[in-house]
Amino acid sequence: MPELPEVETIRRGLGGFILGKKIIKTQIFCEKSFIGEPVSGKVKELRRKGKALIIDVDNDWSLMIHLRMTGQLIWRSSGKAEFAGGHPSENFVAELPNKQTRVILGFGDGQLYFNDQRKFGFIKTLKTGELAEEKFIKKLAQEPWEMEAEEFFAKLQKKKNSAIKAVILDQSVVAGLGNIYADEALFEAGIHPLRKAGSLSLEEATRVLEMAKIVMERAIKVGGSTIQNYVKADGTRGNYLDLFAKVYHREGKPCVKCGTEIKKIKVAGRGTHVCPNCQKLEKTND
DNA sequence: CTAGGATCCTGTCAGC
DNA sequence: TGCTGACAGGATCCTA
Repeated sequence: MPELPEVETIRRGLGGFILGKKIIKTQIFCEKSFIGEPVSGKVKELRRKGKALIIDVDNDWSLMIHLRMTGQLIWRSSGKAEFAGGHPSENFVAELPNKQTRVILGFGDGQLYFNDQRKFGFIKTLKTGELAEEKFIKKLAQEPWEMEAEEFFAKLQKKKNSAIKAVILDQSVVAGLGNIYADEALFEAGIHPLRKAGSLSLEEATRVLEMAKIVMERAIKVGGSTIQNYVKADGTRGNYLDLFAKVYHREGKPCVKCGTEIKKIKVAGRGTHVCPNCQKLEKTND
């Protein structure tokens, strides 16, 4: 689940709790969730590269965390969860640790829980200097904010026969988009997800890139699927998607722009939401 | 090289 | 109730 906005929200939120504090203990409950040797040291910086969160420790080691589909990070202190982000589920408020807890990083005054239902996510330790060569980081493209429209357009030509949605999900084309924001960006840009990447004009490609920025900025502003939901007194998670999603998970509901029923289709093996009127596959005469 | 599908894993939900 | 298959906010590997 967690896409760029969720990871950014975690980066900003978690910093207040762990910056300057020392990791003193690592408990691993699932071998495949932790790659490399445990590290100890003081947290120097929290960074983000695409959907990867990076924790730099003061002895030149770093922890790279990728939440993939179902990862969550929860900071707990004095027996109470104070911050949670990542995959939104009822586990935000469950007992800790629970059966989905894969790793616990112990600090002097609290613990950072890495929960992950499907075990696709991981924490990986490596020397800070080797991060740039790490496989995932190395192939990562720039984020929409850093990329010129011409460069994006050129990349679309290289994958001209693929569906535009599949292409913008490719982290080596543009970093940060996942299934939700890809659908939202294409809707805002008025581009059908099945359009061949090579069929987009420069103007259309520019619009997609621009909307990717706007959609993710909007999500960061409402805090992704994180603490706001978690701290609600009744313990429910709320539906943060309602705050900004216009097509995602809205199949059968009216389009917010034209009232046409939102359809759900399959593109590149992923559930995809589209307004058949605002996002036309075939060109029509205006 | 590209494009598409299978795959990693656990859990939930719809339909019988 | 119990079973089955489909599906899930990601990315990589394998095949053609």
